[in-house]
Order: sequence, then structure tokens, then C-alpha cells
Amino acid sequence: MTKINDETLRTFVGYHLKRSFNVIQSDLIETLRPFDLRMLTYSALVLIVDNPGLNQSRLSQIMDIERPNLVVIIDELEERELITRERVPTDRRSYALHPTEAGRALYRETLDAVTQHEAKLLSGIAP
Amino acid sequence: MTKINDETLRTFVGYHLKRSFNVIQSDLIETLRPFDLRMLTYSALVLIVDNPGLNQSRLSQIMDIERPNLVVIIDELEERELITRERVPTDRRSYALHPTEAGRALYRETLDAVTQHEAKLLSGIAP
DNA sequence: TAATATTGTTATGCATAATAACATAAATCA
DNA sequence: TGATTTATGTTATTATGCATAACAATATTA
Repeated sequence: MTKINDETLRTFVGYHLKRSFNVIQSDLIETLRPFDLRMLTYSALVLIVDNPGLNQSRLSQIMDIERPNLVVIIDELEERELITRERVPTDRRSYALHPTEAGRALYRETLDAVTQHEAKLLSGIAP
Repeated sequence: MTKINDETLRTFVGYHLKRSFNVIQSDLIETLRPFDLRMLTYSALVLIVDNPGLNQSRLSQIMDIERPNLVVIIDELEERELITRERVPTDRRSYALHPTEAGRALYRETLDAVTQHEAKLLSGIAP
């Protein structure tokens, strides 16, 4: 098995960031699988629990994704009754997003799981 | 503009890695655009220039992608005559990948550009 | 020699991400 | 005030990244 030279790529910070993120991402996907959550639905749930009442426009901004891509995420969370969409009386264009009790419960469960898995993952590594 | 609370997500290393990577990735994409290269085609080109003669199997391993996904990347580099695929006499299943002179020239150009852009990007940041 | 493994490939699907276009509603301006 | 512009959420479409199954050709192993 010939040794590959990747010194050129290693001079780039982005290369290391990508490889590190890939490792964490794979672990996170597996951690979230039992809860039937993907990374984006999980991030959205966390942000809605921590910021009840925010609208999709603001949420897409903080999540750094385009508004159209957030729609299906919100659809899924709403259909699973983890959050609710409520018309805002003062601005009838937008919806206020609120977690349901089930949403808050799932938030707590997943937070424990994700925290533990990340701690385990990082315990064996020097940055 | 209400302030959003993302403290929960900020406790996760993966969250920071993803955000950092997104910043670098956007910059890198723009840097590579004039050369009509995407990140993956660029990585492949660099690795082939630095490791002339390697095969697709090894390349996919070092790039951390599945072999099927490498095929189209290699197809593109070959079609643009930046690399060549040569049958290996001692193992006729595999191809030895070599850069062409045009490939090496593009490698040098892009290396300069990428190095400069990353340096500029990181000059304003503390990790 | 027969069974197994490897290389490159095609086809396919899922997740992520970006853009255009639109209806509804709000804000601005003239 | 009415007309124009802007914002919100949505649909549709596209591109990209990444994973798996299945396959033909070739090598390796038993």
C-alpha cells in the first residue's frame, strides 16, 4: 500500500476543517438516527426551543440556509408535532414557531445524547 | 432585529467547525471559479500532480470519498486534458493517473491563488 | 482449477444548498 | 391617499456531495 503525499493540501486550513468536520458529522448522524432527526432538523428544533416565537426568515438567517430550504424542514417538524406554526397578528405574512411539549422533550433527550457522543469523540483527540 | 440565542448549538464543536468550514468553503469556491474547478476536482488534481501514477482506488481513499463518486471527477479532469488514464501493465484492472503539462500548469496557478486567498481570509481571524 | 477479492463503472437515491418565480401582506414614498 | 417597493413563506427546479447495490473485467487465494 503506497503512501500518498497530501502535504500540499495539508497546508490549507480548509482541508483540515473539512476532514475534522466529516468525522464529527458522521458521528452526529449516527447519534441522531435513533431519534429520526437529521442535522438540519435537529439544529432547527434546538433553535426553536431556545428561541420560541421566532419566524422562518430569522431562523433561516441564523441557520445560514436559504428560506426555501427551510420550508421542508419546518414542514417535517410540524407534521411530527414537535413544533407549531402560528400566524402573527401584527404581521400576517409570518409564522411564529413554537415547540410543543413533545418537541421540548425530544430536545432534552437529544441534547444529552449529542453532548455525550461529542464528548466521547473528542476525548481521544488533540485539535 | 431580534437577537437569536444559539448558545446551545455553540456548546458543540461540530457547530463551530461547520460554520468555519462554510466561510472557507465559500471563499475557496470563488477562488477556484476563474479556473473552472470545484473543490473536489481541485483536490483530485493536486493529489494527482503530487502523486503521479496512483490509481483511482487509492485516490478515493485519500480523498475520503466513495470510488463511484470519483469516476465523474476523473472523467472531467481527463476530458479537459489535465490528466491522463493509462492502463497498468502489471494490473490491467486499474489506471495510472498522470497529470499532463496543462494539468501541472493549472496546479501551479491555482496553488498560488488558493494560498493567497486563504492567507487573506485567515489574516483577520483568531482560531 | 474454483472461489474470492479488487478495480473501475453505471445506476440510483438521499441530503444539502442555490435560484427563480409567485401570492400575500406590510412598509414606503410621492 | 394610492402606487410602488419590500418582506415572508411557498413551489418548482437545479446542482452538488455522498452513499449503496450491482456488474464486467481482472487478480489473487484456496
